[in-house]
Amino acid sequence: MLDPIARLRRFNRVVTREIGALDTSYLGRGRPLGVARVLHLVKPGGTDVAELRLRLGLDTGLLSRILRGLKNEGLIHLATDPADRRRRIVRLTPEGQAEWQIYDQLGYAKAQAVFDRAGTRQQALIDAMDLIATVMLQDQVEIRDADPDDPAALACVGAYYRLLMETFPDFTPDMFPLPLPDATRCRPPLGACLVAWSDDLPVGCVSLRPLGNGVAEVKRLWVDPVARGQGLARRLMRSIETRAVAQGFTDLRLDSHTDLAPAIALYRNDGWVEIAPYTGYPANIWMAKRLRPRQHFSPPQHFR
Amino acid sequence: MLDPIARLRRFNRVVTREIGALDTSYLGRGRPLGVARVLHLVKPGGTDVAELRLRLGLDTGLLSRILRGLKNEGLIHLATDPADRRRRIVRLTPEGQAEWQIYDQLGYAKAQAVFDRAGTRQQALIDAMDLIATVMLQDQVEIRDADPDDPAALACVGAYYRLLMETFPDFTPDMFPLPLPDATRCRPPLGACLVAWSDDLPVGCVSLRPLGNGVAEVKRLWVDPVARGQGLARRLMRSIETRAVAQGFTDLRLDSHTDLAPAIALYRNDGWVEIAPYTGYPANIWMAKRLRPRQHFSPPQHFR
DNA sequence: CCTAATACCTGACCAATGTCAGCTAAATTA
DNA sequence: TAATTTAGCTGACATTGGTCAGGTATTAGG
Repeated sequence: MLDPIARLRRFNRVVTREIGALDTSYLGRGRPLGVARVLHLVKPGGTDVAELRLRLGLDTGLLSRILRGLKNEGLIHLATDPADRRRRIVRLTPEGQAEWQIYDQLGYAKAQAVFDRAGTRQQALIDAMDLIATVMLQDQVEIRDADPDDPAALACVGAYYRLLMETFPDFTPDMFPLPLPDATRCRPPLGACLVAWSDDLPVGCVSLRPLGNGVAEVKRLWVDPVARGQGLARRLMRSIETRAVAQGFTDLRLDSHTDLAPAIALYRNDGWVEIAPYTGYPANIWMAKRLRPRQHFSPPQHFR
Repeated sequence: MLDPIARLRRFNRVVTREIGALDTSYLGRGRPLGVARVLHLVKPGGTDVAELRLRLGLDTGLLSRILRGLKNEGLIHLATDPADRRRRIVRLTPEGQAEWQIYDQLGYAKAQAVFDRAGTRQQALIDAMDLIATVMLQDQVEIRDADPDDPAALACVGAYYRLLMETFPDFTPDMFPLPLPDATRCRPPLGACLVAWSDDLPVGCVSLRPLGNGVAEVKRLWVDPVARGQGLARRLMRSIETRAVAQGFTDLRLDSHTDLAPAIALYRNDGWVEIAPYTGYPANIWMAKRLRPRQHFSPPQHFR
């Protein structure tokens, strides 16, 4: 049992059993598992049928049948999507919401039991789970706009500040107020705030803040340790640059610290050049990048 | 998504999908998944039916049916266990072995693909998987006798030596020869070697070595980091003490180092007392425990 | 020796799941 | 406008996995 593959298989076996047990907690409500899972996947605002099918990997026929059953039970109702009237949106009725709550609590209790067993190693267990899930989802990380005051964005920024405080012992919590005092400037149309998502876990962020005169500043680039080594920082930088172009900026700035070597290397590699100081302590390196407006070229036909 | 429970659920969702994909790699050989899993769980030396049932959590009837099917396909044959003729042992026929190999390779390839995606974080991924599997199996850790030259025992001892070298920088690899020079003395009837198993991962060990005159020495107590915090070290110590009593020893000794504080605390707590040095460098603390022969008491009837 | 428990087999049954061809309605494209 | 594609529904069917009552052979306990 020294072989990694054998260990993955052990993980496999154990987790299949255990996760199965977590799932079967949904039983005992007189409904088969598949039905319960579908019901529990309907979001408060309603979910469209295609999304359910995608997330559960079900055949149209099967899902249709399940939905019909739930409808007959009076737990959901189906409405056509006004935007595309072929599509249908599933919504919970009040009775459906009550059932949903019950399933939610059942799952919660089971999950709690798993953590209880971990004893002192809860944090380690959570980290391990995040790592595995993130590795398995790594080609599905999505970068989306976020409000600077959104909990996910704040969680990222908070983690970033914690990282800074670990790296630079003379940084103190009061240097990092949350919520952000510059939230308004980091929100469109003035600036931007992007968050990278792995499923529903935020694993990275970056913000853009106007300095005036067509110049903007890139701030708070952060990638969760569980998501490192996948080029996510680069993706975030590219995204924020594209966004800056779209918002009409012509030049970018950033300040950083030479102790953060991998970040500096990334910037240089991406065309940033060192410039004279434009901020003070604690930064010790300042960089800039000239943006080129998007070129409207028409690719030859065979490029599609 | 800051909530641990939500993160467990994410893990859940992702792993179910991914592990499902790993499993379904067993399909495509014209056999349902359950059947393939059973076939692949049969060990080269043969596996008894009860073990299959236990590991897959199947009903007797279902497993029986599956085995009948495999037998009709000519992949296995069933023999009665000579030790207990109610039990039956499943063995692969040559054709069965060929099929087994194919499944093994399919699984191997899929597993390899998972690790490939992990890139530089393979070791972290393996550690995370071990941790999760071990937490989930924590009340199922079994302590069994092992031969000191068995690969599992050597793996544990090797990990123990690595731990020592990390803790004490002046220790060098040549101080720890493998295989063990004292293997014979650590093997019954002279001594003992115990290994703790979590499923098929060895997660701890301890050895017993005779010193003569009814005295034995406890050596190489080690618990894998993924299995710490569950009282496994104590279980190993208790097991080795029971074993020492059974083998007729009346006194135990051990040498250790005060830098290994938790271990020393454990020994003290378990009735070990400090004694005068009986070995030299690198030890700096020596302890002993007087064993009380097993008491043959008959519990009152209602104790069952 | 008799009784109880254990290990496994057998056949019957059922619910859940998956698959498929064919259908309607709406949207998209040419 | 007609043809094609997309989203979803329906009914029929097969397979799978799971359960159960009842059976045999063997072992364990008193």
